[in-house]
Amino acid sequence: MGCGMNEFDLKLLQIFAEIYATGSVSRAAEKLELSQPTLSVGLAKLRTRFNDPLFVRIGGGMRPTPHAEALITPIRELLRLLQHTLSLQAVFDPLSSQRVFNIAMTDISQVVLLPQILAKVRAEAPNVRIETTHISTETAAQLESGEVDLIIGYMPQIEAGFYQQKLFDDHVVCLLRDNHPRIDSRLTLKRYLSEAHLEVKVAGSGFAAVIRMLETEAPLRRVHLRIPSYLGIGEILTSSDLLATVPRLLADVLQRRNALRVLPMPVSLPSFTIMQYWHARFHQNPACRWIRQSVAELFGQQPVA
DNA sequence: CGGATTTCGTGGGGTATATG
DNA sequence: CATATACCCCACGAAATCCG
Repeated sequence: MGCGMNEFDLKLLQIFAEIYATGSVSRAAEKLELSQPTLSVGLAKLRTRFNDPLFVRIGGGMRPTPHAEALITPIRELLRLLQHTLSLQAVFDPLSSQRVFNIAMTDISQVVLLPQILAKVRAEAPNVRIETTHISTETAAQLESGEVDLIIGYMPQIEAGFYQQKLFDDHVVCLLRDNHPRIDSRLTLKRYLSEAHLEVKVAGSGFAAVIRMLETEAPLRRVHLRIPSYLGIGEILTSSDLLATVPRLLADVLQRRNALRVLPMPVSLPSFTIMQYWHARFHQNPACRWIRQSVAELFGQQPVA
């Protein structure tokens, strides 16, 4: 292969931008999901093509040379433009697409929403794949970069610059075992407070705000078990007398599979709205529009039965 | 003779390892 | 410890070869 510019590999531009961003060949490799030597070789090619070392080791990191500094802005422009152009031209065909959609959601949504999303996607787009990630502090940045296509959840703290669409309202209920020794179909505040509670503490969830409100409404609640995930609470509740305060949607699903009872809360708490969020950059992207449309059709407005 | 299949060369990417 | 090099493997495209 010759050295003409007409044979320039676009991937090298990504490598350049990522090394610049991370200041490290190894970390850039991780980000691009390539091996470190691959980036090292890529960097070597860039060096010969541009006739400049581009990055030099200073202390712990790879610092850009003046020439690299001059290149980074136009290269970023190019990548951005390229990505934008390609996404605009792409027509999304569900039947043939092999796209991977990355959706950020809570573990609650994984239990109550994901199965329906998966079923619909499998039916309409057999080769499309779904990956989910947990909502974290990085999720907003991932939404902007395109690593995550969609967030589904309750995130009142999300900043401006993101599109959002309401899906449905939900509220908290009390979940406890069937045949609870002290509670039948009625739950008074006094009873609620006198029982031991299970609390799930999920960082970064908007639902945490509702739980904090509960703390002001029912400050004397005794939390005997605190766990970081909703994953096993069905088992725990059926084998204990603990009370859990959870979204109604989750309660319904768990009740179907376990000997559990759902009771209305003895104090009134605000309902919350499950939304989907996406970034302006992907507002027009046909593939993203399709997945958003699918989610909206499944969960829009109507509470899920 | 033409289309299909095999072979061969090239390049990208990986692992192991040297090197600074 | 992070980057660079050596070496190997695999995928892909083009040329060569094989049949109906």
